[in-house]
Amino acid sequence: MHFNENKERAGEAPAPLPEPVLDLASRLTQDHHQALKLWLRMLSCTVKIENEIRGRLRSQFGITLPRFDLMAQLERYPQGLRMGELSRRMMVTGGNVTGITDQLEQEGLVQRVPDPKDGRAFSVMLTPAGRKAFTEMAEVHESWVVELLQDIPGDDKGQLIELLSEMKGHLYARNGKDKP
Amino acid sequence: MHFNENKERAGEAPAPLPEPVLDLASRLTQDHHQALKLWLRMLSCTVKIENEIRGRLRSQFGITLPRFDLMAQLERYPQGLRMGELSRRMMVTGGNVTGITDQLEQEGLVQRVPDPKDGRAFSVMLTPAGRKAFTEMAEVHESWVVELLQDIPGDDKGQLIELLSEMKGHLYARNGKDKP
DNA sequence: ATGATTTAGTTTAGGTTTAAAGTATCTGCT
DNA sequence: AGCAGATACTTTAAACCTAAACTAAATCAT
Repeated sequence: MHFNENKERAGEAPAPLPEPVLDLASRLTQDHHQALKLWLRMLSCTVKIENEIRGRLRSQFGITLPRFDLMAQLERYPQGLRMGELSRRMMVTGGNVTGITDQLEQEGLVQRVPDPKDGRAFSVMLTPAGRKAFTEMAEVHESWVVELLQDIPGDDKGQLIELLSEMKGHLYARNGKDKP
Repeated sequence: MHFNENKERAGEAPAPLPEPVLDLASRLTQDHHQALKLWLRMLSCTVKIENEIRGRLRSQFGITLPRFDLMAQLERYPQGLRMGELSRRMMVTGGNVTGITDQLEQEGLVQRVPDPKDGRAFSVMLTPAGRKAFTEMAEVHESWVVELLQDIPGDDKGQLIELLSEMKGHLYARNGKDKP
């Protein structure tokens, strides 16, 4: 009954009259299957694209996806982001960000700058070398995404954006600990 | 210019006449932004849901998401699945499946049964204990997914399923190494 | 001011994950 | 038969990732 994307409902109990409207139980079951199906379909698309991009980043630029992702977050903020901000935006734990930042810092692509106002915190920012490296990668990366999604008609892309934005809003409204 | 979901185009070069249709360059730029935006939006929804489910599986059942996922694949195939099949379905590397299967086998939830026809291969299947444990978890898991997506109108869910199926088809048609 | 609590970040232990190399078996070809 | 290549799976090294415990600094409430 689970993780099954290709199953149809089997014959139900016979109705006394021809009934175009499903009974409550059937509708619930259908809703459940619909939610699960949606989730699994989205997951498989996401993983597929992620794997493709991971491989290309590795083979073409020798960088990992999480490192690229961290740099991408930083690129928009020349003044830098705090570790906690990075963690929230990347949707990973703080410990994880510490590790990735360590690596990138060792490679000279980012730097930690102590916050003068707060002795515990610092801003992480791209170094000039990091910015240069990222800019070159980002353009190619974007073209990969465009390529991977090019078979989807523009209107459908637009619809998907809209529907996923709606989903995102609901997800964050529901248990809105960490904002988008 | 990258990973920026909230940016609009700035003023362009002045056109000689009022022009409702965008020029080629603008349309390209827009397409690029559209594809990237779609990808990032889908990624953030997926990660959000994944994190939520991972946490609940851990706190309520003391199981990890990949282990649950492997068991979910197996549940549909009482006769078992080969390692390669699992790898393909779960969209992870073979080595990864080896590790997760080792863990689950040690916990007595799955078993490796040698394939009599092929000395290299075996079928992995749920043990009775594994089946029992999974069945209990699966129902609750499904209800979580339903809950997380319950604010999305049924029609929108249907549309999303359709559009994501289309995307999945295109993704697999494009570089169709491993089928869905 | 001083102690309790919160906050920012790190560390640790354990599990996941990949890419690449390795082992054993099978298949096809001659 | 026997060998070349393909296939099924495992191992290895390095990176990622989480949850939980930890350190240090800031804030708050007396």
